[in-house]
Amino acid sequence: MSLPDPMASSQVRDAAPLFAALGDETRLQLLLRLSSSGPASIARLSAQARVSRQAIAKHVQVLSAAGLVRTRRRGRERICELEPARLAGAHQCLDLISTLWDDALDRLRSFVEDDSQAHP
Amino acid sequence: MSLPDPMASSQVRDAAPLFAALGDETRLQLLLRLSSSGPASIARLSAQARVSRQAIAKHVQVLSAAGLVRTRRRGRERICELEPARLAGAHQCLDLISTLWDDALDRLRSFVEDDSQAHP
DNA sequence: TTGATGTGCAATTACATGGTTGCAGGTTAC
DNA sequence: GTAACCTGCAACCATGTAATTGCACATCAA
Repeated sequence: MSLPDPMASSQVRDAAPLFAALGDETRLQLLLRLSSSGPASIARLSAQARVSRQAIAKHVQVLSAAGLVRTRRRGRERICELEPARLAGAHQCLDLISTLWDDALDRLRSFVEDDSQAHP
Repeated sequence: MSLPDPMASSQVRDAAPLFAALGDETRLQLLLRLSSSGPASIARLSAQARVSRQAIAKHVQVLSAAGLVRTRRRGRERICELEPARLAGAHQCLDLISTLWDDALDRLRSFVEDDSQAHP
């Protein structure tokens, strides 16, 4: 039995923190909000959230650290917006996982077939 | 400014725990392992891992709770394998997010264009 | 200038998470 | 039966995380 492909392994290492950043409902809601309504300040984002402004600010920091959003100061506000470059990268990671699993299904299927032929 | 689409909102609520389960390198490695080499017991999985057997067992439990893997007893062993049904669901969630972000990019682009026309 | 607004920092709390060890119990092989 | 093996449970520890509150500082608008 072989170890996992080191290529896929390194891609997976990169993907883990990204998924971790996505693995929170509040953060997903923030991304949804930024997707549907465009850039917004921390205050604006927290106005419609159930948690405090500071909680939102922390979540934005997490998303920013994951490279999913970009922030910039505009006067006294901090404007948050989706990071296009990272979006492409995220998309790529998601596709990788999807493909991986599709392949897994195929292999599983043929494995079962081979197995049933090997042990009739 | 409108609140996020409640339909997408509920899908996002479902997706969060899934991403959370994916947001750990060890668990991604496990999925990779199960994808490339098919079903395996806890002991077999932990033999190639850097952490203890119990750690692996816990990770398997998390993946199982997220519906990503299925486990069954075979004698004294517990066999883990990918859960095909959930794979399809996961794929769907991933596509949703991808599409969402692509749309967001488009909207962002047209928003910028509209904005530059509105304020010449 | 003054007040309202928006943000940042620090401390705190509560809880989840990843990891460990030790031990008991079920299962297989000899 | 006995020994080796696989798993499950429980306790425990360290760390990380989500969220809060309070306060200080910057900025805009009147």
